[in-house]
Amino acid sequence: MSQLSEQPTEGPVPTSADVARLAGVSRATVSYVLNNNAHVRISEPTRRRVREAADELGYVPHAAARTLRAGHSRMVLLPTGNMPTGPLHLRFLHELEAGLRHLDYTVVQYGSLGLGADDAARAWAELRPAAVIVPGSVPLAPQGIAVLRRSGAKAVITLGPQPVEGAHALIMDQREVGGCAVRHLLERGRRRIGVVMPDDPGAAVFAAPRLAGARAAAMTGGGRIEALSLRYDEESAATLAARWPELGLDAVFAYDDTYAMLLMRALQDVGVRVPADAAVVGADDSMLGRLLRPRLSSVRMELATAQPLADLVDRLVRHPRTPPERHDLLRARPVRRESS
Amino acid sequence: MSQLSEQPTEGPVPTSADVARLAGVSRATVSYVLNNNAHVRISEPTRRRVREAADELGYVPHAAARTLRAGHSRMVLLPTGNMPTGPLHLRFLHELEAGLRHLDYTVVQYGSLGLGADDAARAWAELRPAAVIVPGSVPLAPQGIAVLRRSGAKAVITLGPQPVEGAHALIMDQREVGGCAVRHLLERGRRRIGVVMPDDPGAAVFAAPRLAGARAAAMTGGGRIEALSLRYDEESAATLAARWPELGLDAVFAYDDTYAMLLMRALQDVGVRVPADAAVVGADDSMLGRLLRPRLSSVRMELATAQPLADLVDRLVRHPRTPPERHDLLRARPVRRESS
DNA sequence: TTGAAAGCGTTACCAT
DNA sequence: ATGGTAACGCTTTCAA
Repeated sequence: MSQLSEQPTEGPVPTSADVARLAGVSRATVSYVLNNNAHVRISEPTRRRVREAADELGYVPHAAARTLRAGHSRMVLLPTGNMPTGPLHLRFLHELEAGLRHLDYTVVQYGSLGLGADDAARAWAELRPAAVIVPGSVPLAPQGIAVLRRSGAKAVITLGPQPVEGAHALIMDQREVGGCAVRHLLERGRRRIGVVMPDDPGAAVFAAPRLAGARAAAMTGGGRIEALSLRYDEESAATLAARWPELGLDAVFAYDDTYAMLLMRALQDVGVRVPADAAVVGADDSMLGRLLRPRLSSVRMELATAQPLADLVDRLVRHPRTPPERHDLLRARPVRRESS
Repeated sequence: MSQLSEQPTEGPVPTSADVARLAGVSRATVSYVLNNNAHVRISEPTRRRVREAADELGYVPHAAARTLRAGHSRMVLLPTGNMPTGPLHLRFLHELEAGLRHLDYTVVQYGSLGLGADDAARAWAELRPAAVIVPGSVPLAPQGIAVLRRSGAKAVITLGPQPVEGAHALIMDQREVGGCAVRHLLERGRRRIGVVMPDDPGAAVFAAPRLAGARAAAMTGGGRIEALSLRYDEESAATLAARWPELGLDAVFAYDDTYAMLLMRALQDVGVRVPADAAVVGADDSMLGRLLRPRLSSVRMELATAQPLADLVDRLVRHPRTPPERHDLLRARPVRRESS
């Protein structure tokens, strides 16, 4: 219990000099003690006095000053835009954060929605992060990478469906998802396969590669792919469902489980039978799918564990000249239920 | 186009001194030009030379150095733990970020999952933020508030269901949600009302106040409330559904739409009719509810627009001694469909 | 074992 | 109109 807790109001912020004064030692000694500097031996009583003084004043070191002096920070910057918000990605993010924190990095997310690629890169660079991990949903031009590197970032890493020239890449290859869904449908004997393309700029980053993967799989397996634009509302779904007979399709990969639910309901409402007239496959393998009737077939995605990636980031920070690496994080496999 | 773009590799980070040297002026002049300092008149040719030099070097100012010099940062820190991930909260967050950015703050999220209240506050304080906005899902003790204030934070603001002593509070009063649902059910003639309590630590922050609000509404309106623990899986839902007859309830507020879907499916699977035997109300008014059969009644939540809150934060930063304020952000209103 | 001092990048004050 | 200089808080080398 500090007796100073009654004056948490205005006042100068305590510095290491204040701690030194109170403990009756020099600032250097304070630094040695508080950082457990192994290269110097400080007597136990002194250490105690310093720690007590720091406690009493509520001293907290000033990260900016430390960074300035050290010439580099230990901040890992994670720009965020329209991140996927599913539990899979969320858990991955938390794991990555925890892993990096464990390696003594300060992980910080920077909301970059609405910033252009150049402004954003500049804003990130001002913070002089040791590393930047840029999700695919956030614009990043090669020029941005250059700005970051010139500002001292030891590693620039992209995280998303596609790599960006000049940066390391943690790849979540969404083509796998589309490919997986289509191969599954081909196996089930379907040939004329629709692929839902959400009419939503946030989903576009994922939708395009999923479609590409679907196309590739169809090419190999002898199917035909038709892209189907769909907004996330009942009206749009009803319109699409009404067109179903004339489309001449026998299956649809619905982008994800939520779009699948939307579309399946609309299909059923106009009398299209699932899966008899239309096999439906979603993606995410969410609880949702298990609760629908018929139960929704889906594509289950698995992300690599994040700890090795935290180690990877650390390695790249310590060896900044490592040539760009690619790491595949995403695995997809079909989960058949009743809708296909 | 800078011709230096071919060497984005290692090398010293350009400083304002480098810009000054290249432009043939002093560091002070560089600072004046780049910050558009109005208190000093610089000739147009000089300005151009400085800007060109900065461009050519890819100079980006060093936020830490600026902070150190200024004695305060313009960083707003937003610790994150288990935030709600719904579109409502997400949009609110993005709006708040954009609003603060517009006021020239640097908004940064700090993943604090797994940190204790004290460690977390300390970690935040090291960054010397101008303001900290702490969601209810992140632990914050009064002691943490003191640490932050002593480290120079001009404003400590909580954002969540309940206020914390000594901090400003942006309140999303979840009691309103439970109350709204129960009042709706009472109006529909139901009296014995179950309230789903998710068996999930992440949801606990919201579940408890929703239950409290439900209880209060029942007290006023002459109903009986029964808390029903439920895990987010089919087994748990089936167990609860099997017990339904013996519970003697005629309605249930299911915490949110996803739990409502889970429970409704389980009830229907054991032959409990919705809404005849059990009225069901969710919350969030998501697309989900419109797609279920019967269509799910829900509680629609509306959050205040974030721009005024950005202004509020700015005001608190500029007047740090303002006594703690409370602001209510959440409004709830029932959306009746077919399940109640 | 401890202290004095320099220097990180920036800006504001005071000269010129 | 522009330049020199000191200071912000911290760490580290060198000296005592």
